[in-house]
Amino acid sequence: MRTTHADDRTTRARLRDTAIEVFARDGFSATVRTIADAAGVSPGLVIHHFGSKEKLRSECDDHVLRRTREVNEASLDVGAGPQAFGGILTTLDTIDEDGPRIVYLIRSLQAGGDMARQLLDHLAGDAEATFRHGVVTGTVRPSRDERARARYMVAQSMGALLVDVVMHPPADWSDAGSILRSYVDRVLVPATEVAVHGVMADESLLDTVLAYREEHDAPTN
Amino acid sequence: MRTTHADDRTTRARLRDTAIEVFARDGFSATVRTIADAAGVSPGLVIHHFGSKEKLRSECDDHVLRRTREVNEASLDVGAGPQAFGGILTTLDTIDEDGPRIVYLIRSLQAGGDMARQLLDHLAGDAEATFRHGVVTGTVRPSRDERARARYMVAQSMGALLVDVVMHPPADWSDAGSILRSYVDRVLVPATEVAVHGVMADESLLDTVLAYREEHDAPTN
DNA sequence: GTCTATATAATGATAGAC
DNA sequence: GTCTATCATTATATAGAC
Repeated sequence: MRTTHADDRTTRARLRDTAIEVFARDGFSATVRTIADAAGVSPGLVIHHFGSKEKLRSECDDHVLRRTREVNEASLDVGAGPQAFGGILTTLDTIDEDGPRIVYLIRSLQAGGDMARQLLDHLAGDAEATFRHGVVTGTVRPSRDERARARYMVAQSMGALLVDVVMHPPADWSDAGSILRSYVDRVLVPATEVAVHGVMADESLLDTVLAYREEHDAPTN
Repeated sequence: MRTTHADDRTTRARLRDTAIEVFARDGFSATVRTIADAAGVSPGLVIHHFGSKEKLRSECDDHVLRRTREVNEASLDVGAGPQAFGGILTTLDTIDEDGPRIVYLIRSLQAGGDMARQLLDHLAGDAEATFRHGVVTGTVRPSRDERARARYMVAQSMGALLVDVVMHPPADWSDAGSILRSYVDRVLVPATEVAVHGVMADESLLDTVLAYREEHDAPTN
């Protein structure tokens, strides 16, 4: 923000967007050289603009996170049904314009780190709000611990996507639409079944677990 | 297997076990030097035994996978209740003897690759068998697609663990027991709630999704 | 079997010309 | 702003002595 030349910003932004694409395509072990090649510039220029690879990565993180927050905020009003999939169904509509961003998010979740944690916190907050609203409306079952459930559901749905990607490695990491569509195709029915009915027919299991917890550890409340 | 000296095996095994520990503790980017240091030998010796870092990694994979299959097979008879957690509750009993193996598995799942895929296939097969049995017994609800549900449940439960580790990074990756215990502590109640009752109170959601699928794509059956 | 050099390759980062 | 060297570091892997 302290750069003297006004043209800087445009180049920085272009470089940053290219970096996001390459990170999404090749993973975070992608080299500065690869990014520079993809942008049609020299490796030195990339470092010249961002100081280091780490700072470049950090700027990609910030940008992706910021845009994701914007998009999520905009789509929060829309549908309350598909949130069991972490907003994937909503995402599929706009997938073509910012596919790299979505894949970048997947890779961040997989790689861990601070940015992933912030993203998850954000998603968990949204989920909790949505669930609480659903409980009031009557579409969602109440939970003994709304906060814990929301976090668990986010972990479950995001995690299922991560593991699915391991089970079925995308032939082309550049095609976010294809990745998400094939995932939804595989899980839509079982996920809905489980979300609506659960898996266990024996309801006493819940009592068993609650009793187990009561005696092994002090309850969180 | 074509080594001339009989003593080789002991050293190889010791080196391999050390590598598993270091990979578990530091991740797969751990260097040959670190592994050699941990084993109290020179980096050259490690390469001398395994040919390359990649082959060492491969041997660690094979060993961990083989032992995991053995353990799972042995514990399949025991309890049918906790399988929603991917056998974690069963695992917690023997956690002290082979903690590194468990953490190695987590890191493999996170890193992806062939070994993770084999592991997931194996888990999915076990889960499907357990679920089918549960359906007959009456403890598990039937599904429209048992195979897809089993795979989804494995992805969900393993993935939830992966994401939880990102949300709450372990202070000490060497302490598998602590990692798993804190995870179970966080999710036991919400996971059981969801497994028993599901989340959605509105049962019509399932019909909506099934109808959606009917018109957007040919059913898998 | 094991160690001590050392070769080799890749990568992030710097310096200075243009 | 951008490029062309070039450096410094790090890691795997090799070679040969013991």
